[in-house]
Amino acid sequence: MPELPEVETVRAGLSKLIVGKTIARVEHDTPKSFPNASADVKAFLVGATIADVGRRAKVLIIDLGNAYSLIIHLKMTGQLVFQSKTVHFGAGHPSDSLVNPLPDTSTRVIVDFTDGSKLFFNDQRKFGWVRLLPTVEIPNLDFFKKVGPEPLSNEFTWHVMKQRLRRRKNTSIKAALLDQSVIAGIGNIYADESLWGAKIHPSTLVRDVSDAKIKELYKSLVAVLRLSIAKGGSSSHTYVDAEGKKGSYMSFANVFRREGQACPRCGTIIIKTRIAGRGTHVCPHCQKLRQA
DNA sequence: CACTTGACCTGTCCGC
DNA sequence: TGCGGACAGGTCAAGT
Repeated sequence: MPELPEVETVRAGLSKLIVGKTIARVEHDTPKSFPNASADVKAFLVGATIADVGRRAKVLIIDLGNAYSLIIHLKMTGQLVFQSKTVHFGAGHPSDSLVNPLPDTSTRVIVDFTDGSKLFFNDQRKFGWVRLLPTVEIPNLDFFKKVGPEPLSNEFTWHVMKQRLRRRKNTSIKAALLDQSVIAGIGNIYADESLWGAKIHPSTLVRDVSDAKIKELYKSLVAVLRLSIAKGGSSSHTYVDAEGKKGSYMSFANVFRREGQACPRCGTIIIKTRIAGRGTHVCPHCQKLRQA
């Protein structure tokens, strides 16, 4: 699913598309996708005007301007797609391929706005969710209490990254990067990409990664996240932005899903293995297990 | 406590 | 073409 760059791309898109719109109606299918969507809760939604669309880690926060917020986690296959009232093209229209008809079988929640536009929360695997909460309670959620710093914030220096990573000792650097309580927003793609950039093998124990290597990893991570946001994130078949469009970062990826291809740096064939319970992509020449 | 593994779901792809 | 199993960009609970 979407990691920080993808969620940030969705946030930026939604911010332009739905801020100022007023909710007319909310529907949902499975309770799992909207666990606290009682009639009472929905009453806080109808009539609310979207004030802001924010993000923390991989979580979207839609501020309803009435002291309540919708918080949304896309998990692996979630999408938030906005459609204006006038989207319907005839058969064979050149834009047809960009606009999938919604709702479809993966649609879990539909928000209707008073101007006829709609926001669809789609999620094939039903891991994702939408919840309504008083805005002041958001920081009290367990996840937000534990989550680490935003890697693109000014406060996130390489010293901060070093301190956070050093909290974990006997685990692999990849597992530490994926741990949201260490640093927020990193997932499988950007863990692999940033480790390749810093020439660190993902299995290396954190205690065996030198400070100098952590500094390289910091630079690599920040660069990769910024590049991906600039490209609209990466896309699998399930990821799209708020307008239903795919991102282009994957064509800039160096190792992720490039097993069997040549490493862009040294030409060695990239391999795929399993580390920290996740599919992991490595250049066996650039990323040696025992390094200073 | 630190760390790893399995479960949550559905769809797709790959080998027999 | 059908079927079984592994796997998919995340996170928790339960296990060692």
